[in-house]
Amino acid sequence: MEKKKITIKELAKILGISVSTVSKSLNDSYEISEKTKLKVQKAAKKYNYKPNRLAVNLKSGKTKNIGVIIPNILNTFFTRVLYGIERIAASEDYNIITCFSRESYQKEVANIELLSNGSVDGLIVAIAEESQIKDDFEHFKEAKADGIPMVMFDRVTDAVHCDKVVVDDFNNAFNTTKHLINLNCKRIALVSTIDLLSVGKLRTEGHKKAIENAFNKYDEKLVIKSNVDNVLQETISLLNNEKIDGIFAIDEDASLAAIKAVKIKGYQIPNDISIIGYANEKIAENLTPTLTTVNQHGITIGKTAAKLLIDRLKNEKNEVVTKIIETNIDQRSSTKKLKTLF
Amino acid sequence: MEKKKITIKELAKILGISVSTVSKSLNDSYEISEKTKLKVQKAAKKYNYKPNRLAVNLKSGKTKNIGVIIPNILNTFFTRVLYGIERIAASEDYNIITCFSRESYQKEVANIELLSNGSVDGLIVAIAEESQIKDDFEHFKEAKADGIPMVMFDRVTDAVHCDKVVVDDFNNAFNTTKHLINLNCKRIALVSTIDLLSVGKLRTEGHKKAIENAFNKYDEKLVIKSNVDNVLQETISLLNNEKIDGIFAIDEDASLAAIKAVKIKGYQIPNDISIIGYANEKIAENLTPTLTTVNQHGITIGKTAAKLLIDRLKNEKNEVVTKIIETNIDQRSSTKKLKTLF
DNA sequence: TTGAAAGCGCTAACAC
DNA sequence: GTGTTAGCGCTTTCAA
Repeated sequence: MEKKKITIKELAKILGISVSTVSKSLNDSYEISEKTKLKVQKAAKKYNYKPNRLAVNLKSGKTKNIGVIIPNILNTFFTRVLYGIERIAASEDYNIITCFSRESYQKEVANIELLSNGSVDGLIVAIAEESQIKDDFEHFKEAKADGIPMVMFDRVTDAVHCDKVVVDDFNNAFNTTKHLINLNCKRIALVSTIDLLSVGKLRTEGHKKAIENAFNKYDEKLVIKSNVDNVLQETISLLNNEKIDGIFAIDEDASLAAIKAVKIKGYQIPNDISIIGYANEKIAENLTPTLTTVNQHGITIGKTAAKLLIDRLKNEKNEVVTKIIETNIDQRSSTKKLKTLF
Repeated sequence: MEKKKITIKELAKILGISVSTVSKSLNDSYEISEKTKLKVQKAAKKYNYKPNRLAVNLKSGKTKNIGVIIPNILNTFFTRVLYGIERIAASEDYNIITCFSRESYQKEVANIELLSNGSVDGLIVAIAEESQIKDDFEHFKEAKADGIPMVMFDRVTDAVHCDKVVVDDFNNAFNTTKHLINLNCKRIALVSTIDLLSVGKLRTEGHKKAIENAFNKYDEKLVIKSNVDNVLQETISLLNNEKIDGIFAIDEDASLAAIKAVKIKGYQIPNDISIIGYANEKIAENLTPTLTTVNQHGITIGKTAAKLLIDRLKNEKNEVVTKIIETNIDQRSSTKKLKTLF
């Protein structure tokens, strides 16, 4: 039942020829006669020979593995990115080794440590929340210094000099808020549970600029910087205190909370309040009403990151690039042009 | 900038001592004097030495990697399982190498092929839909024959003799339907988009038995075996033709379609029709009304599978086990006890 | 307490 | 066309 794995050496002994002949035959070398090749390949099949990847890798100095470090696999955005990465990786015969930092600085350091021990040829990373808060990216720099190519996506930092794939969060948020303004919204709230992340800050800034551009003033009272546990309550409070006709929720939890809060207060979406949020399609399409969202194109981000990395693995190019992925607004039923009095 | 990775040999040369002394010092061997150890360890830190994992693995014959093959990472059930696996793996210092079969037989064979080349110490797998349809599991048997420990979860087969982690789909479905019956539902439909999967068949059978037990007859007309693209339309048709007061939707797509169909037909949930479905929490809680679901405990399944595998990796035990994970019904607003005329 | 050398499984330069 | 051998980076036995 438990056939042991057979090695080239054993195969050679069985066939009464040398290891190198076996190796070359298996690799279809031009040096070997067709007859021998055939004999060897037949035997290999018979004994179910498979080259030991570890040995091949050690020899070649390559692993054909890509390390991916993701803050939270339960977040569908990241799973979509992962999906994209895998599509490209698989097509180029790379395996992916996935680690989850669970937003922890410690875990992230450990992950990097582990993967840079020669387990992978390169790294694709989104920075953990805690690392962003601590503003500590030394572990990434070390990995880079060790000569491990790295591409960062979504959660990136200027502190590390490497390829990056990002969304233009500032401008997207700017445009999204402008979209709401064009719908004739006058009092637009922003709801966030990710203000500790760079992307959260950027989106908030973009929103701010759009508001200032349009109305020449920016009311901090309409901006909720909260967390998963409190966001619903805080949004309800806002609705209690202020007249609102538009909400821009800049992450999934904020979006879900915003909808709930508006319903609880008995307002109509989109007749009283238009909402644009962030959420994956399956959720957005099954909410009532369906939610107009900013589509982040996670799969595209993943594919782009993987391409970038594999490209770098293949060619020794030097210029570092930052790719910006375009987003767009997926129009659904939570937004509507308000009648304006003129 | 690009420090090359330093090896034991180089370290030895720098220090003017032998490789073996360096190796032993690094591994804190009792054979080496404290003084030398200290010297070596200091130098190792200075030159940022890290053992080459490939070499260590080749030497030890272990990889400390667990291979995971998942049919579809975009399915939240599987991402939850993956999360559970990673939690345990990380705590035991195992890396996970994740492959996606994307429900394809071909891809699954390739994945197995790849991973059983010595990349991993063991495998955790859920079978691809296509393989289940083809009823072809030879690739798993080969991997087993190669001596690679394997645990299957959720999508399993009797054809392969290995550890398994499953949910008792038959009995759960039986109990779920009974739950609907206890709510006084008399005409209960079943909606499925996974009839090609073993789990789908089991759930359908469990449902059938519950219906037969209660009513002494089973109406095939109330059973929709469809696919993602057509399920909504077929459910609407059913609602057009039959009087229904309960729906058991045995997968996420079916659940979403069932709710939509009922709403489109203008029936009230749960007043006219009670629905129990399968969906992850985030979705279930944000539907209108919130959806009563069968909770599959994906994370627990993942954790259990990982524990089983690591256990087997550590101890050379022989008996194969099948762990059954208990499910439960998460009560939400899509079900309600109907008033009964008596 | 330290070092030389073999060997994990494989490839490839170089001999024959 | 085939074989010998060195070596990838590491651990470990055995000798010094």
